[in-house]
Amino acid sequence: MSPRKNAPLVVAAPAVPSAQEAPARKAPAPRQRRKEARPQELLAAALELFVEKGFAATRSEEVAQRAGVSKGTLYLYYPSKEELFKAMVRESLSSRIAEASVMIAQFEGPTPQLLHRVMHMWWAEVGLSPAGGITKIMMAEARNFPELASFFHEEVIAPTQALLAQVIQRGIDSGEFRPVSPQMTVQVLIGPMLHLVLFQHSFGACALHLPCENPADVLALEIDLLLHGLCPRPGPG
Amino acid sequence: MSPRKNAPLVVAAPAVPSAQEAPARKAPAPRQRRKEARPQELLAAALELFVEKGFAATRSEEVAQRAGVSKGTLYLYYPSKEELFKAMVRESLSSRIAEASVMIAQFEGPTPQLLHRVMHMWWAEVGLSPAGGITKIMMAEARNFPELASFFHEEVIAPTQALLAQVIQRGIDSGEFRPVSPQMTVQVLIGPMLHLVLFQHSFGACALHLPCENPADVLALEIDLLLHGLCPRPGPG
Amino acid sequence: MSPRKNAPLVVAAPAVPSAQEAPARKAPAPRQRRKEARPQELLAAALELFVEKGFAATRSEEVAQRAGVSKGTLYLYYPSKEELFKAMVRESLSSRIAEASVMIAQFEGPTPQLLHRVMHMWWAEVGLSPAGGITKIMMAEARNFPELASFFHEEVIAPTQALLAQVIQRGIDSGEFRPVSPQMTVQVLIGPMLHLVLFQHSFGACALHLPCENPADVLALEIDLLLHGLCPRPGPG
Amino acid sequence: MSPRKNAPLVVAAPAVPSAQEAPARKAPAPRQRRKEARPQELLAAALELFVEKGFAATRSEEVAQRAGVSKGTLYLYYPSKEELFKAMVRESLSSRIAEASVMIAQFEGPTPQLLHRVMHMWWAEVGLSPAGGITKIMMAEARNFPELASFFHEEVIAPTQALLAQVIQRGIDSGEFRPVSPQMTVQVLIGPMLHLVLFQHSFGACALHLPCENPADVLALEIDLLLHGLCPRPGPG
DNA sequence: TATGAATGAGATTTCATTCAT
DNA sequence: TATGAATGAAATCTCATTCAT
Repeated sequence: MSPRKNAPLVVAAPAVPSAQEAPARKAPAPRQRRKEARPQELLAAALELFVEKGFAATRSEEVAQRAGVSKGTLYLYYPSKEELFKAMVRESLSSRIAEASVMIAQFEGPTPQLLHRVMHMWWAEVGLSPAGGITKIMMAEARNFPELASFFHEEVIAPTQALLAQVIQRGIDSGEFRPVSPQMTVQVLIGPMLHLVLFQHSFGACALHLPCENPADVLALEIDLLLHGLCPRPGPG
Repeated sequence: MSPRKNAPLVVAAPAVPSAQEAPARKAPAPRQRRKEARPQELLAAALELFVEKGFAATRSEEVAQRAGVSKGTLYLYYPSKEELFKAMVRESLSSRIAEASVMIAQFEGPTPQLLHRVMHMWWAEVGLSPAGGITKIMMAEARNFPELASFFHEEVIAPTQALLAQVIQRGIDSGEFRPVSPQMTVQVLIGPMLHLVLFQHSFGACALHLPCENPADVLALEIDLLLHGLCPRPGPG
Repeated sequence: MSPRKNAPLVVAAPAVPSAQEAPARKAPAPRQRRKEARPQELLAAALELFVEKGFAATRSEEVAQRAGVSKGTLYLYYPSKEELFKAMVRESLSSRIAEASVMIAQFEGPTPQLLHRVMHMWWAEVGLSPAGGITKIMMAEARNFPELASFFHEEVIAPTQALLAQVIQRGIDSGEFRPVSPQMTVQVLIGPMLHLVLFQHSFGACALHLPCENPADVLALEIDLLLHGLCPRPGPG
Repeated sequence: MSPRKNAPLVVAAPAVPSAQEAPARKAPAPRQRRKEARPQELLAAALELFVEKGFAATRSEEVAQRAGVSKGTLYLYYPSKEELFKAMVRESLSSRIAEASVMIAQFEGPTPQLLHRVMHMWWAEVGLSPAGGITKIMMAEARNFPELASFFHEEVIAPTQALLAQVIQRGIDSGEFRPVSPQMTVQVLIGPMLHLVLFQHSFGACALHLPCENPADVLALEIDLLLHGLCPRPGPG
C-alpha cells in the first residue's frame, strides 16, 4: 500500500534468532561466517535495546557489545544511530506487513473470521515479540526525532492501517458489517491492541503490582465486543 | 471522515507571556519576586515540555526558562527533575481523577449514559489537554525511571482503572451490560482513547501527512461499537 | 622572634567591638538583646561549621541557619564568607594567645614547670575546644585562599611560636635546658600536640575503628619524652 | 637555624611537559594513543593537584588537562573522582609502606639506629615528595568524604602506625628503650614530622614571610630530643 | 535592620562519533 | 575490516551573593 519498495520485506528475517544462534556457533570458517552475520546480529541487539530503553537512552556502545563487536565496527555498518534504527525497523516490521498483505489477499471466507485471523496474527507476530515495542519508542520520541517519525509512519503505520481498512471495507461491502467508516474503525480496532502492547513494554516490564489481565483474553474480549457490543441483544444472536 | 479538521486538538497551554515576548532582551530580567505564582508557572512549563520532549530529553533549564525564571529558581521549588515531574503529575491528573470519582458516585440514570459521560469527560479534560501526553512519556520512560513508573501507576493508572471498572460493574449488576469481566473490559475501553491521545501527542504533533480522522468522531464510533457491536443486529434494537 | 610586630596580641583585639562589649548587658526588651548578640551567635555558628566541614565546604546559609537568622542577615554583619572567617578566628584564638602571654610573663618558677603549664593550658583551651580545628582548616585551604592564610599566620601562628620560643629560651638561659635552637624546638613541641588535635578533628570525628589513645596520656608522655628522652639514663636521675 | 634554605623542600613532580609547553595551541591536540602510559600520567597529575588544592577543590577537568588529555579520557580510566583519588593513594603511599616493612624486618643492629633510619626514610620518600601532602588533604576532608577517610585509614594510617609501634617494641624488648607505651609513643614520633610536612604543604606553599627552619635540622633535633630529652643528663651518656 | 527569592557561574559525569592503528 | 582510545558538548544540580520588599 505504501509507495515504499520493501525489497528486504520478504526475507522475513527472524527478529532475534541470529542473536541466539551466535553463542553456540559451529561454522567451519568462523571468521568468515561471522562477518556475514554481523548486520543481523547488530540489528537484533539494536531491537532489544531500543525497545528496552528507547532510542535516545540506548548507548551505541551497548548495542555493539551485545552484538559482540566493538563500537567502531557498529559505525562501519551503520553510519549513525538513526540509520541503525531505521535498518532495524525495516528488518523487524516491514516484512510482517507484507506477509499479512498476502494472507488477506488470498483469504476466502467470512469477513469476521478474517478479522479474527488478522488480529491474532498481528498479536502473535508483533504484539508478543520485541518488535511490538518499537511503536512505544516511536510514540515517545517522534517529536524529538522527526525524521525518524516520518520514516516510521511511511514504512509501518500507513501500510498497516491501509491493510486493516481493506478488511473492514470487505465486510461492509458484503453486508457482514454495518456501514461504518473503515478508517475510523481501524483506529478503534488498533487502539486496544496497541495499548496492550505498549503497556506490556512499559509498566508491564517494571516490577509493579499489576492487576495485569491475560492479554490473550483481553484480545478475545475486544474482538467479541467489537463484533457484538456490550449491550445484550434483544433477540437471539 | 473529515480529512483534516483536528487542528486545536491538543490545547497548548499558553506559556508565560513575558517569557515569550522577550526572547532577545538583554537586561537581566528584573528579578521578579512572586513566590505565590511560581509553582504554578513552573508546573505549567514542565507539563508542556515534558509532554513535548519526554522526561529525559527535557532539560531542567529549559523548563525554568519557559517559566521565565533562572535555573536556580527552579531548584528552589523542586529539589530535582523527578520531583518536578511528580508535582506536575499531581497537579495535572490527580485532581481530575478525584472529580470524576465524585461525578460517578452522584450519577443517577442508565449506565450506558454514565459510560458516555465518563469517557467524554476524560476526553475533554485530559485527552484534549496537554495532560494527555503524560501517559505517553510514562509509557516510554517507565523502564528507565522505575521509581517514576511506580509513582505514576499508584497515582494515576490504578485509580483510573478502578473507577472505570466500577462503572462497568454497575452496568452488569443492573442487567444493562452483558456479564463481562470489568477489569478486562476497562482495558478495551481505555485502549482506543489512549491510543488516540498518544498518537496525537507523537506522530500527530509532527508535520506528517496524516490521514488523521477527527478524534471526536472516532470516540463516538468507539462507544457505539462497544455498546452495539460491528455486526448488525438481527432484530430491531 | 618573628619579625612580626604582634601588637594586637596583647590588646586581644575585639573582633566585632560591639559584640564583646555587650555580652553582659541585660536590656529589658528581648528584641533588643537579640540584636546585640547576633555577631556572637554568628561567630559561634561559623566556628562549629567551619571546623566541621572546612571553609569552602561550609555553606553560608547553613551558618545563618544555625545562628537562627536568615542568609541576608549574615551578609549584613559580614560582607563575605572570608570576613566572617577572619572575625571568627579573632574571636576564638587571638584572645587565648594574649592570655597565655600574660601568664608566661608573670610566671616565676622552674622552666620545665612553665613548659608543662603552657602546654596543658593550650591543650585545655584550644586543643579540647572546637577552636583547635581551625588550624586543620587553615592547613587544608591555605593554598586555595592565600589571603586567609596570610591573615592566619600573622594573627595566630607567628605569635604562638614566638611565645613558646620565649619559654625555651628562658630554660636555656637558666641552664635548665640544653642549648638547643629555640625556634626548632618549638616545632618539635608543637608538632605532636597539633597532630593530635588535627587527628581528633579529622579521622577522630569519623566513625572509624581507631585505636585512639587517650590524648591526655599522649600529651603527658610527650612532655616526659621531650624532657627526659627515650633512652634510659645511665646514672640515677 | 638557617633562616631560609628550605627551597626545594617539596619536590614538585614535573608536570607532563607537552601539556605545559602548549597552553595556547589551537590544534585539537593530535589525539595520542598511549594506553600504557595514561594511568601513570593521570595519577601524577592527580597527586599534584589534589595536594595543591585538596580533593573537593580540584576539578577533574584540571587533572585531565595537566595530564595532557581531555576530560572524557580521564573517565575512561577512573570512573569517578573518588576512584582516581584512591588509585593515586595506592600508587603514592601503599608501595612505600611495603618497602619500609621489608627494611624493618631485615634490619640488624641497635634499635635507636633503626628508628633513625625509618624516620629518615619516611622523610625522604614521603615528606619530601608531593605524596606527603596527601595526609593534609585527608585530614581536612575526612569528615566530608567519610568513605575516603575510611579507605585512607585502612590503607595508610593503620599500617604505618603498626610498623612504627613494632620498632618501639623492639627497643623496649631489648632494653634499649624505656618501657613506654608503643602506640602512644608512635603518636609522639609521628606528630612533629607530620606537622612539618603539613606546614610545608600549606602555609609553606604560600608566599608568606615564614621564619621556616630547615626541616632536616628540625627532624634531627626531634630525634635527638626524643632519644635523650631536653634536660641535660646528670652523668655522661 | 531583616528577609528569603532570585541569579548564574561552575562542577561532575555521559556518550555519539572520530580516527590512528 | 576491526578496534577501542580519545574527544568535547551537554545535562543536572549547588551555592555565594544580591536586592526588592
